[in-house]
Amino acid sequence: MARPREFDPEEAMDKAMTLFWDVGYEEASLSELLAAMEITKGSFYKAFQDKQSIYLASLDRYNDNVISGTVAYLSDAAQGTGRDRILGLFEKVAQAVKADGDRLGCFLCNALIDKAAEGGEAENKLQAMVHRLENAFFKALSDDRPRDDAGNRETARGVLSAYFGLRVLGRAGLSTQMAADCIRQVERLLER
Amino acid sequence: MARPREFDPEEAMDKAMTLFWDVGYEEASLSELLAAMEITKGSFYKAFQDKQSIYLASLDRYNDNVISGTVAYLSDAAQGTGRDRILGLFEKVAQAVKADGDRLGCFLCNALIDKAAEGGEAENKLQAMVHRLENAFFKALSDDRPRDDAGNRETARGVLSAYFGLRVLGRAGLSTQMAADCIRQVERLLER
DNA sequence: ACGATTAGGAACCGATCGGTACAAAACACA
DNA sequence: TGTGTTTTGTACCGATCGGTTCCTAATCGT
Repeated sequence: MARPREFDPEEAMDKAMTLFWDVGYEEASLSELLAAMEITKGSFYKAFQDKQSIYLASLDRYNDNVISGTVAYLSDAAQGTGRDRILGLFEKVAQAVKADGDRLGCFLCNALIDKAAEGGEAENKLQAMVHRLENAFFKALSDDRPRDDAGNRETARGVLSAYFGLRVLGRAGLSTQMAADCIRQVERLLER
Repeated sequence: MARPREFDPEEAMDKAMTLFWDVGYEEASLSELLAAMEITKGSFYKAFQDKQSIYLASLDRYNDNVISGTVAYLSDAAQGTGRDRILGLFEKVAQAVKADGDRLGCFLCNALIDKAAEGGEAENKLQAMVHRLENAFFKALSDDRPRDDAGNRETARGVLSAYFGLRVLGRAGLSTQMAADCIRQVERLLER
């Protein structure tokens, strides 16, 4: 061993992820990245390969931390019925939109729109995350109504698109009332 | 008068709009813009002020052409009931996603995610477009059920978020089946 | 105490960014 | 056929882009 690094790579990655999350790939310049991560170029290129690969790593990190958390919440029976959990998630999203002045939204949703993803490795990662979310909704629905696979799959997809829709509207700065209305409509999807 | 211009400003604007639509503000470099518009720098800066203002003009153009078309379709009684028109719109979106290899999606939706919009004039334009869409859904619903303003407003917002959700999933490259499932869920929102 | 080894930081790289200046080219009008 | 006016293309601008080089600073094992 020799000189130890002066920064926490995990922390730095988190800062990088948040910046990509906030402004997307292109808009996050290397200098902004360095400022956010509080390291200099030397350390950056030593610890991470380049901008592209730290972006991919950020996607993985989001998958491992945020998406996994959401999936866990959706399948946590302690949170109530499947319906309760799904509505709870939407409630949390609405809260986040209301509280979060910066309107981060959902990294997955943002990255899907961000053209930087297209074609390469990123696209596969994103599609995998979309499927994880869809399946999490599906399983939550199946907990309540175990025998209706076809119906639950359909509903899961409807809920998924409502989820992304709410995220988009969040970036538009939707009102509390509008968020509440959107959630009421999700409730109707869960009815029957 | 003197030397006439050799390009059609309307056509050039259309090309610019399509590029912004496709890749967003930052990712559309000036040289890509010039290539797409098939003009050179001199003409560009003479005819349009700068990159920022042609972007704003692109948003206006999208509003005037595409959004207006959508709004007109949603309020065209010749297309059937309000329900028919809304489902028809979703059907068209699904078709576009299936056909369109480039997966343009919806400029409004993309721009909402694109951080370039934030804070300035663009944000107002985007919010105005969101409201136009919401109101168009609302009116279509009101044609079928004239007395339920509160319910229609709520449903309109749910449909709006489903619309954006479908657009996001479109960028993710959703399957025909998935699009069909999403639309079936919109049908359920329109029920009752 | 002393190499070996690694991190940190600054100088530097060519390329490209958005934007300007200006001269040559192409028209209208006289 | 000038002459004035506008468009067009090109050369150029400083700034910044992502990335590399390389020297110095710091800490290890011995």
